Amino acid sequence: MAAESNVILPDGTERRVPHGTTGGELAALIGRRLAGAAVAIEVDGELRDLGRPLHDGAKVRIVTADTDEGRAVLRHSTAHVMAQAVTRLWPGARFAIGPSIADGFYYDFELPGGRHFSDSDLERIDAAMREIIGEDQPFVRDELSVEDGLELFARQPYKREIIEAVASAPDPELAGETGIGGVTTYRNSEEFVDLCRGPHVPSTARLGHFKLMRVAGAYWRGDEHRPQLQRIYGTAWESEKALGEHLHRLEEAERRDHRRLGAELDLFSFPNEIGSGLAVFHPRGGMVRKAMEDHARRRHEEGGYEFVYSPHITKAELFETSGHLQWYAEGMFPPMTLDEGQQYYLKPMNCPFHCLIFKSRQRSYRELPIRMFEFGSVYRYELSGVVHGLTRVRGMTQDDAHIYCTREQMAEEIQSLLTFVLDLLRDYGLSEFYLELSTKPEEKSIGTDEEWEEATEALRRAASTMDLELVLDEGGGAFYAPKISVQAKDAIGRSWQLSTIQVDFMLPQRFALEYVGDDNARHRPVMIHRALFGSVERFLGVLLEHYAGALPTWLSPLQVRVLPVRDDHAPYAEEVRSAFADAGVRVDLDPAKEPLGARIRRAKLEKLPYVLVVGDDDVSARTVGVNDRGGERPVRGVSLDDIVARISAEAAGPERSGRASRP
RNA sequence: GCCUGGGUAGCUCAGUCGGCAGAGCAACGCACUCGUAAUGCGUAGGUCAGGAGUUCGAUUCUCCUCCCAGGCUCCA
Repeated sequence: MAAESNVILPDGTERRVPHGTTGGELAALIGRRLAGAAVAIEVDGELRDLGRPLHDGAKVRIVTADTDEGRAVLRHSTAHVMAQAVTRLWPGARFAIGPSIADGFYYDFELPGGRHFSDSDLERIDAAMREIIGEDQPFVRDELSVEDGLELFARQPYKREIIEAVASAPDPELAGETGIGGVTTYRNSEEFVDLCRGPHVPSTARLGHFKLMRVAGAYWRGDEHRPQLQRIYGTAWESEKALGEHLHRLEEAERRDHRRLGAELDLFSFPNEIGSGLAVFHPRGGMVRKAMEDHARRRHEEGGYEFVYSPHITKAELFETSGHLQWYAEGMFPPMTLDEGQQYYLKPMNCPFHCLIFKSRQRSYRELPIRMFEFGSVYRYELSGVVHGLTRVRGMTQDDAHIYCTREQMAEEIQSLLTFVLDLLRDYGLSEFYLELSTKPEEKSIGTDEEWEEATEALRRAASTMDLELVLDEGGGAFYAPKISVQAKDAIGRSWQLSTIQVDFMLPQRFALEYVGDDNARHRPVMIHRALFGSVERFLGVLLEHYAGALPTWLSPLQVRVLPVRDDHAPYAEEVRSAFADAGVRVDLDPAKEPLGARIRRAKLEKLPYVLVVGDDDVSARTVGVNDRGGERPVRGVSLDDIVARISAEAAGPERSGRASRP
């Protein structure tokens, strides 16, 4: 047995260490600071505890707490401490799973006697956790056989289920909880041992920068037919500073919450009298919508779309034909029965209507592709627990279009559509995107595998030419079609699913759509579904959060406010106001009833793009003092003509697109 | 739909161990006429989400319903 081993460091250099040296000891040999920051070690590509000895020839990398991997270890270990705290406070509690997640961790519990956590329990759990951390308990790893594991967790049915599930069919999601091929456990003390693959920090003393966030219900293994467990979410970081920064980011997100901004800026509301998930748009919100819709209409006109309209209700038969009643009846408002038993439904989708427009007369290949666009209002019965501001509603307006084309045209259509989508989203100031390809769902689907394969391939090929990251969403498609969705990142790095593009062979079949080809035979068209905003309401919500309410000038409900310094400046202020109004700018005037500072403050809170102050100097020189939203200090003495020209250009919105308009 | 928490003036929130309901901002009125983020004074504003129960008495305690938030499930 050699007295020394070789380990290979990430930069390729080898280091001789005494045989049996552990990861933690290696870190200490390299440097004190590294040893202090280390939480785990990667050995030959696998994360391990610092306490495990290194073998000869091991390729190693010390994992420090301030990396994503390191934080995951901290969080997972903190979840164990939370579980231990819960056993202290509720002996006999059962444990399910407790993984690290983005920004934190959670652990699912079942308390004895069907008891539930309340918010105030979080404080007690927090206190018990800090005690355990203060006790400097080691995380001691052990490997057991499946039989011994089942024995050890005899009183933990969820743990036994995990062990049995992984033993029979390795499930990557659960394997993280137990290890593959056997059972690994971590013991902190006689009081607490948990099933876990690891790795963990060497001791609980290594933890402490955490905060328990909230209590929630969560179904065991995500299945609403299984027991509902009590989940506690927490966040944990490598330092008090990092924790503080995270909490600050949460506050920032709250400040940008579109529901708060919607009320503060008087854009929209959700009156209880109307019902959950049903918004009304106030004049200012209505103006923003109008600006969005006008712009979208212009772009679609340039893009060769034709405008169609369809009613909000229809006989049941239409959705029987489309298949929606079969698949989504639960998500639709219940029918109203009229005219001797005829059932009518509020529409959850626009596509069947567009199919009927296609079918209204015989179609020739010469007409294709036909691109029908509609701002279609749809109604979906969302469960009461899921409605959320403008992003998840029961009534919304889709910027919906359906393209009917030949199979040969399909690839090029998708390709140009993707360009069209991204150009449009860029008009709204979004610039970071990735694409997601959702494939055939395992359970709910219609059509043959060949058709699904062809449609999916067409989407995949188009997506791969876009020079954007493409993520696979296995089984995430709709029952009738695969889809590409465009995900956009907002100003604080959150991703939103916006546009979707679906290639659909099924609905043309169900509606028996046909066109006459150049061979004088009848053919079935392909249908492409697409919505770019998703819904106008939701997209407005996303934009509000992206811009923190400070919408670009062209989208702002009010673009300019004129403030006379004193009453006797009012005539000139009115002249300034009407100069902007004549130039098509949305402008108002706040008279000198209050001190200037108060009026400036109010305009700032309303997030107006431009506040123009006019006083003695301006009246004589025909100038204004310009206070723009981004600027630190006002600019005095700007010529009226110049500022009207500048702001009206900005207010007109994105340039007309350079793309050739299509027939 | 399920779990946890919540609903007091238009908004943000105090408060009531069961005994006439409070503040700031906003609104309205009067005065102030002012050069870049809050002028002063005054007035009005509430079925304490709704209903039932316990009680001499309920905004407060109990139950039910509605709504909201955060999760879970769902999301064509």
